[in-house]
Amino acid sequence: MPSVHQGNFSNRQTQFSVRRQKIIQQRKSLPIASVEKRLVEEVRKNDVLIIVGETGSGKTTQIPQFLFDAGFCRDGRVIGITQPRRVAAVTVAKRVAEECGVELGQKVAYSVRFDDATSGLTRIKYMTDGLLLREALLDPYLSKYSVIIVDEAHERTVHTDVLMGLLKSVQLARSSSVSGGQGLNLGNKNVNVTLEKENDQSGSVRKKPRHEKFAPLKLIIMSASLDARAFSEYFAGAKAVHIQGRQFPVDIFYTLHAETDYLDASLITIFQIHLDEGPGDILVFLTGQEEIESVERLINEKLPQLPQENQKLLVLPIFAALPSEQQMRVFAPAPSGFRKVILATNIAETSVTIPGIKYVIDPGFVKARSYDPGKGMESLIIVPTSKSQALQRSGRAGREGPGKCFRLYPEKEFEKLEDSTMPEIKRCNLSNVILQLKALGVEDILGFDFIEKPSRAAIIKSLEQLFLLGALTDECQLSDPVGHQMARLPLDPIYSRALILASQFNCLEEMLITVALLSVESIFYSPRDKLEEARTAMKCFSSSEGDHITLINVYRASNDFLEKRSMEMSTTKCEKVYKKWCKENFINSRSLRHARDIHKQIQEHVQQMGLNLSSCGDDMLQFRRCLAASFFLNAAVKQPEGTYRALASGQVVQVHPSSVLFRKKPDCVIFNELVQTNHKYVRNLTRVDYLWLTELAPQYYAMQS
DNA sequence: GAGCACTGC
Repeated sequence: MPSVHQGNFSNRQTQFSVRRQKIIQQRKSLPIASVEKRLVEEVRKNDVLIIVGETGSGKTTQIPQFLFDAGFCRDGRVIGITQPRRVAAVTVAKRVAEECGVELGQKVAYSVRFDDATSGLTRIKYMTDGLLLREALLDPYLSKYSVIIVDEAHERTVHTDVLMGLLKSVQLARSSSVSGGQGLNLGNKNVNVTLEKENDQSGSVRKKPRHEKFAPLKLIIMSASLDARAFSEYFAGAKAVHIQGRQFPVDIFYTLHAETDYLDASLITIFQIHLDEGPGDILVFLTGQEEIESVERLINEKLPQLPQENQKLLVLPIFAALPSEQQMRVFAPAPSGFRKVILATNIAETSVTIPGIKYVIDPGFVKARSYDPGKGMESLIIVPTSKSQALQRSGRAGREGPGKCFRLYPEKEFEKLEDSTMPEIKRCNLSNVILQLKALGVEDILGFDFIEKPSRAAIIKSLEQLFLLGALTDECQLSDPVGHQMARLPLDPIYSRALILASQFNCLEEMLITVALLSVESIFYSPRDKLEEARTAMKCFSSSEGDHITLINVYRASNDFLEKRSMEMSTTKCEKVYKKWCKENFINSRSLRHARDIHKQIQEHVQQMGLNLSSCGDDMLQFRRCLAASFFLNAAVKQPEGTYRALASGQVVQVHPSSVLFRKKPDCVIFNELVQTNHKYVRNLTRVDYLWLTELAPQYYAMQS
């Protein structure tokens, strides 16, 4: 027996060292390896450094290791690297831990929502940018970090933008704490007092001696876009360095004339590539599920008309709402002799990297979300991509070898495109951002130093909404305790408010389930070809009162199912039958699991806050009254012709076809979402009594009448 | 009669 162990052990040892050798080789061959010394020198010299690193430069994995080796983690300090996406934070941390030859969670670790792998030993910490923003609420000086690296800054997500504003002032505060000791200067005014106020709020965790000296904070902004000007200007002319990438050349082709029907043009291009070009898979960028499903159908209709030997084409869709088992199919290699055609939304632009792509077809459009603060309405409309987006898409053809990209528009049209996509902060509801900034001590939101300032109207609208929700006082201060409680919850402010109200209405249990489910993508999945079956499955959960109670019914049914099964079988088996249950009921198990995670996290928060976790039992009237009290800003009344009028903005809207109230059409409803696609739709509704609104939100409805 | 993509101590 011992000899067997011995054999296995040495074998594993050999494999291990072979792998280490390979990793060391790979690290050395990265373009960035040759500039290690210079980079470290630049970080020492500059408090803010912009690093423009092309795809494949290795900046994300290597720079933190360079800085660690150069002593930036002395005295237990931490290098923080933020990513816009969870998967990136997790996978990069795993890779770097392996490169360092350490166990993940020790020197190298990641922290993302619901999953913190860090320990006291962690020195290189990968995390999502949203998580670092949350950390700042507890530790406004981010005192444990010596360096913070904001990666993928060119994506300009709301979190990245807010984080850069915050880091700018934290850096200033920390460097002046060394020289003279000022407070954290956020916004226009010096809000020295804020920290003390905050400390009073949150108890001992945040207590920090006022006169504590901080080491200066180094900031590194990493971007893949070639234009670093905006970042450099924002950080007072900060130095920008450029690191070469390792990307294979991609030939770009344009059409001679503008296409009238880009779906048809995509179809023709797919077949042209398939018949005329060498081996390699095709990636087509479409705008949504509907387009993807229709192109999929068209390809499969045309395929039998081709000669037998040309029929080996495998069509694979991928979009976010697709159940993950089906998403996984795009990663599997095609059967021998087959070519894969992947029909994807934007998900394939940055979020997932599909191996084997040699050809990209880019019709040049994207479905983009924008927000109209005046109407309180989101729109989801198809718009042309930006130049940088087109570049990103074509780059997907050059990951493993030289590739080709077919842009389905003339070259002169490319020149007319916007350089980059409008930053998200200029096209989203700002209520959450503003609540967070307020909690961080920013008094003057209009004067806050955003890298790109949202419109004044958008800021004022959100301040107004926060005031109506009771989060802000007449003086525009965070209210106590409601405003502080709301800022602590990682939810939309309107949902946080609903939870606080629900504890007074004795239906917090129901509201907790509701807001968890409202916070995730729809849990209902209905593929076009099984629409009827999906509707039948949903019927057994649906409530005639509306979507909120329907959602609660699904959640409770899945809970009952899980509880019963978990007693009978192992965790893995249970997982399997749970997925089967979801599939049979046309429920997206990924969304439901996500809602379950949120439910658990928020439950812990509200318990810590001492809210009353009670249930209204079967008294759904009480729950609906609470919905009315919570979502009074989103009420609509039926008009004679069967459409609805949203009371806050006066807009004429329709009930979304996914709602259980689609046919019912009660006189008065509250809703959670107002979206314009082909029509203006309200989603997630519940029937309420109009009189409840005037009774429960007189401050608002008295003004209206 | 219909759902781009991310994310949160």
